[in-house]
Amino acid sequence: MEITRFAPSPTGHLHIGGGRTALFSYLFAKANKGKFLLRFEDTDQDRSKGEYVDSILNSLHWMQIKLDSEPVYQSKKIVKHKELAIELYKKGFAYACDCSEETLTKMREQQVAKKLKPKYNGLNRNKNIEFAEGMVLRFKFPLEGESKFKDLILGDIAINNKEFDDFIILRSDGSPTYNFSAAVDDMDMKITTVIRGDDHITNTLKQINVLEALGATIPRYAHLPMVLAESGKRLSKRDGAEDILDYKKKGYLSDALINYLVRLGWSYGEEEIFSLEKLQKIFDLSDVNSSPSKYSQDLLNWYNNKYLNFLSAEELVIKVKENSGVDFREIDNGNLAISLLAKGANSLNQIAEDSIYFFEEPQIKFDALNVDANKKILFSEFCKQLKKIDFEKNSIEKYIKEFLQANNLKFPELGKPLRVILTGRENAPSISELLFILGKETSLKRIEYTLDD
RNA sequence: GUCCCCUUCGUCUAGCGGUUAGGACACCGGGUUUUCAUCUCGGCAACAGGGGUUCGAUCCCCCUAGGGGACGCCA
Repeated sequence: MEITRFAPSPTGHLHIGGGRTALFSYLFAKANKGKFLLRFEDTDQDRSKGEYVDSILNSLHWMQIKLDSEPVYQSKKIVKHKELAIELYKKGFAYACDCSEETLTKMREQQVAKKLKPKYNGLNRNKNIEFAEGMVLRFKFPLEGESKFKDLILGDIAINNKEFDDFIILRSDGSPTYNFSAAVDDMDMKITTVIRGDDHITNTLKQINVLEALGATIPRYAHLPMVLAESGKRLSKRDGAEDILDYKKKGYLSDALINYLVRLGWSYGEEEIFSLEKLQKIFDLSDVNSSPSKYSQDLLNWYNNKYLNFLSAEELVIKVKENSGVDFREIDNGNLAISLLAKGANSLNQIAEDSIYFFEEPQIKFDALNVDANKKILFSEFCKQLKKIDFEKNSIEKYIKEFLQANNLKFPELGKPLRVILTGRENAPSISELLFILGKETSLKRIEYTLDD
């Protein structure tokens, strides 16, 4: 059975890139009827925070990503990992090193000056220093040959072992380092496929060597190409990509975000719309693109608009209320109003923002209309006749049409000012729809307010 | 600097040796009872460059260029 995992470090909120990684990992597990696990890599005592653990959990929950067992906290396994590191040392896969920070810094500076890749030069590798508290343990990385693996997305990847150094697996304070702990935990959790960003490729090679020293089976690996900001640079808030929960706050639907995110790198023929349910059946790593992609706010908005319109009026009412407090149940024809607004909206928030004129009188005076004063009589006439008609959609449309003809007017001459009178703004849904939803009484009230001196 | 990954319309992508290189977003234009709305129809627009391999390269190989990433007692 496939077992995947998402392994964030709780040093910040779940970012859109991390969300995508989690999603891909989750979908791969589900499509293979496997399990998806979560592991917090919280061994950095200074930077890891409980609030971020909660925030990440909330983000995953909102994204409808369910865990198949309780999250694993790496910090709780520090002692065990330390023991294992010492075991590797005893078996000769690691050695003790007492180089000071100054020594290491100087070493690096010299290497950089010589335009070499900065790395530990193996000074203590063959000194057989006996390990004592306060020393670090370094992994004896193979000196010759190359390390390689077959990536599920990128294909064969091989790097000469000379490119690696004897990285530290146990710090001088006795705590294990990332590359060691991650490898051990993947082994312990029986992870079959590791899915993560391609910035981990070199880590993968290190971890594979650790796993081999440990005598563990090597999982398969899939490295996802990065998501870049719209600018093409590394993703950052500045470029519009934010934390997952910010999208929730701004009124994005998780289904829309999921659909958008999954299409960042993954595709399925020419289909664009996928339900989570379907993704859980058809997702496959072989359909993941090997090149990096850029975040696109436009595309996300398009998806959100789509999903907004997949919802029923009742569902929209509930979601808008939850999200911004605006309650369409308070107004007449609330369901019609919210559906109308959803047609052109990119978010729940936008629906709420655009809805003001359904809740409050725009109170537009004729002078503010920027229309010839002599047109006023025309509006009076329009208003007078409007009173008499049956307030049904068809009859409203018919009446407007006839009124325009009778007075030899073009639609904008009546429509533009009328839209402002009715809504207080120039961009709003169609006039007849508005009149109908607002109702005869309210519509007339607004027009009369405008005409009244 | 060294090493690794990547390169099809502006963007997300389809393509897996022979296609008028397809779709979607964005954009532009037309239509709709003439909104910077909706809906609808249509249009613009790409194989980074150079070498090979091959009867034939978007597709396979190499080089160059460009972009991204990794080089911590962070994860």
